[in-house]
Amino acid sequence: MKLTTKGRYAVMAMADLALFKDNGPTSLTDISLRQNISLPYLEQIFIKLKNKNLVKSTRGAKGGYVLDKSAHDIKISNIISAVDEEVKMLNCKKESKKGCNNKSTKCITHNLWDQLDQHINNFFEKVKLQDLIKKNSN
Amino acid sequence: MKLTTKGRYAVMAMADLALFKDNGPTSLTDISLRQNISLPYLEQIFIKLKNKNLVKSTRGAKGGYVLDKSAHDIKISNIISAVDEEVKMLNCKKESKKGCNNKSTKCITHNLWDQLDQHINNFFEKVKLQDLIKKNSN
DNA sequence: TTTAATTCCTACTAAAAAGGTAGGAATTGT
DNA sequence: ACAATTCCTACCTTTTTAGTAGGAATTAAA
Repeated sequence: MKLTTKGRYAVMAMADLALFKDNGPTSLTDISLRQNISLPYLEQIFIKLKNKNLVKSTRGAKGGYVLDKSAHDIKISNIISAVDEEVKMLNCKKESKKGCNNKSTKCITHNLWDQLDQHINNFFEKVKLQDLIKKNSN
Repeated sequence: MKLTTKGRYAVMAMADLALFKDNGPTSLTDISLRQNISLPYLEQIFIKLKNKNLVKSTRGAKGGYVLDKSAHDIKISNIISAVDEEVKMLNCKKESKKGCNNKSTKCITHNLWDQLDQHINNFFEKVKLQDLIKKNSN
């Protein structure tokens, strides 16, 4: 499964953005300090978030990033998949012609990983960015 | 989260063992050929499975491994945790005293990863080895 | 009693991924 | 003009993954 600090950092940074959205564009420097993430690493992450239209940028002094949609409309799965290729346990091929371990038609555990994948993706589909900042006080 | 080929291989090998349990001890050579996993790698995995009392070994010619319990009584979570330290997304500290990113008391996304962890662990708790070999024909 | 098949054990290693750093160009408010 | 920012490309260091190598100990069978 693809789910590393890059995905975690992306979710944290987006949550930070949502929390401070009333102050105009938020600079990565601010996020870096508040969330304790290296600035150049954040930059790479935000390029990807921008490419997927999750954030908008304004350059130059007083510039920064803002959410491109309401926090209600951003699913965690959107964020994760923007930065960490894919949430996927399975490295068996999807094609029905070829088998999983290039031997049998389908490896014994194929369905197991398939189901787990669905579980995880489901989880991330249901949670919105807004849910995170509401629950922050828990 | 800790879930790599080592965990996948372990589950596959245990399922293989369950499928062929009536033929006496199964050698790793057989499993290696059937499941397409390197033999020395399997050996390392089985040392761990044995330490956790999931399999029993008999040495020498005609030796091999057998399940130490019925396939009904072995949970996937048992297998995964035997070889892949732990299923855990969170690297925030559990201690309530210290914060997650050594700044705030708890990082914004703390609860999210905590819940995901529970989801995954739950999933692996519910599935038994026996379920895999029943569903193999799907 | 030799031999072949096996588990058991320790150490090493190659490749990939994770998690960055370095350096600078382009843009823009003050 | 200049300082703060995004944007961009390339590199790098560390850790983890996924093995390999080499052999010792054990045991069934010839």
